[in-house]
Amino acid sequence: MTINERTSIHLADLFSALSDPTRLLILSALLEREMSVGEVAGAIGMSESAVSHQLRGLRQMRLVRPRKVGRQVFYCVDDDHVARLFQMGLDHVVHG
Amino acid sequence: MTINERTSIHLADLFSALSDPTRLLILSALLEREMSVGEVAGAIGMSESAVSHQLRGLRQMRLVRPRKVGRQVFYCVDDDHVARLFQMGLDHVVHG
DNA sequence: TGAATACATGAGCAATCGTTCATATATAAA
DNA sequence: TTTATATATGAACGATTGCTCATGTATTCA
Repeated sequence: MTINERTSIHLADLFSALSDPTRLLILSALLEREMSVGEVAGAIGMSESAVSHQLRGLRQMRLVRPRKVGRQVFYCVDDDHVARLFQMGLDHVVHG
Repeated sequence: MTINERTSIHLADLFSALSDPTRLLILSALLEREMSVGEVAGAIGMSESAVSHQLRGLRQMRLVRPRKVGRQVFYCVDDDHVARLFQMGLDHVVHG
């Protein structure tokens, strides 16, 4: 169970991806269905720029995957583990 | 699966607790066994002050629980869900 | 009582974060 | 080609974070 410093950093990176309300709202929306950047922005009530910035980070961590169609970019969740972490955290928050 | 703003904030708070290498090292040590503040500091190679500051946050989130014995304070992990989130994240980091 | 030990805490500071605003790029439509 | 649309990105700013250092508090021991 003991972890070394390097592992602690990687683990912190993983949880950091889930440590912001906006990113969680984005992931929540994308767990429902694939969405364009604009759709996500509309769904969660944030500016397209803010969403795009956050999607960039999620993309770089390979938590979401882009699919370009014309001038739109559709994103979907690209990580089952993260989806399960999300759900597990949510269970903890809504129940005991 | 869609969550509201309030839920996203609570969920972010939960994951934020796990989003720092020092806190993860502390939790990792305390998952092994109950330890005093000084023992934790020695185990992870951080100052007692830094550890005490972080333990305060973990304590306020009820993720660890203190037990005072004389002038020492022993801490242990107080949240099964968090222990499972920790393990699940670790699996993700160590394996695929 | 007085000194030492274990921990907690406040102030301060550098670093990081998340947003907005302005602008760039790419594609589609006219 | 020109204009409009969808997204990306850089700069800048305020807010937050995590540490160190100094100090406070509680407990033990002499």
